[in-house]
Amino acid sequence: MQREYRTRCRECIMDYLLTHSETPFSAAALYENLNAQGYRFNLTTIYRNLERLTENGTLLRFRSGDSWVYQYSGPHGRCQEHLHIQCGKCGKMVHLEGPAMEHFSEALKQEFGFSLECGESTLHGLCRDCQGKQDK
Amino acid sequence: MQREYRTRCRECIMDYLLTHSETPFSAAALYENLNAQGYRFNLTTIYRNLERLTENGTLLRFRSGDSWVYQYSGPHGRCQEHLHIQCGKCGKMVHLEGPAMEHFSEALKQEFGFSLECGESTLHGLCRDCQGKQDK
DNA sequence: ACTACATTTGCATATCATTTGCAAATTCCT
DNA sequence: AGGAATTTGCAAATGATATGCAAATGTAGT
Repeated sequence: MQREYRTRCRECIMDYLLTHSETPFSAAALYENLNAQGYRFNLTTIYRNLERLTENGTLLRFRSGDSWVYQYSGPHGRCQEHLHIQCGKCGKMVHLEGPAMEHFSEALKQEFGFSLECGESTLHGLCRDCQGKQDK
Repeated sequence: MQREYRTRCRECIMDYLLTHSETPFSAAALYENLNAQGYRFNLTTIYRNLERLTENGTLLRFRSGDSWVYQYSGPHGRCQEHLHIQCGKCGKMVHLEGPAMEHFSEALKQEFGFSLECGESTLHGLCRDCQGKQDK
């Protein structure tokens, strides 16, 4: 068995994913967004659904400071196959794809013996826009 | 002013760092190690000292699952300047240095506009030894 | 539409890593 | 030794996330 039920909460979450596409978000942020739309789901429920979506590959999940951040991985979880880098200032996340990245992955293997797990690894840095800015 | 006092606890931690060199460890692990040696420091104190050492660059700190992991960065914090990759199975950490890495960092900048912050970014993967192994 | 049952939800409460407030202890300087 | 500045230990607070369980909801078969 082990069916999957189509519930109000799940519909809302899918809706959110489709409209916010590949922008990363936290459980709390999703909770508040739905809340602002008038949906009173319990945070626990949000967590349980995010967990399920992460397990089935719909979402990508990584650490940011001391909480998890989720990101829609597209219908076929394509985000498992490349690295991401996130801006420490504005939070923008960029998908690292292309020959330079292939080359990097190859070098890791050849030189250091490591096979990279992209889904587990997120780089941090400063994006072009934020590099000039002063404040912390 | 803002002096620094040489306390028993701090001596023990430095001792630990010097003997365990660049192996990553958690606050709890350090606590237990010292405890096993007969030192009854409070976990809070351990945390406070790890925080201080992280701030002054002696330690490197990154997330592993839902806790922080620390690593001695050498007397002059040299680990801030290159990436690390950690094996998801055995925990081994490798320092990624050399031309291939320089090249990668350059590519990030040129192609994606990101300046990498190595201290904040740890990659994950499987090391050569663990790639063959079965179990989880 | 109605039932029978599996899956989800909400709520209260637990857990776990880390932090904070504050008084007592330790360290440094003279 | 004496006194000020810094650290420590302890208890309790936090904040993110997880769990147990009864009530609510979804689904398939009638």
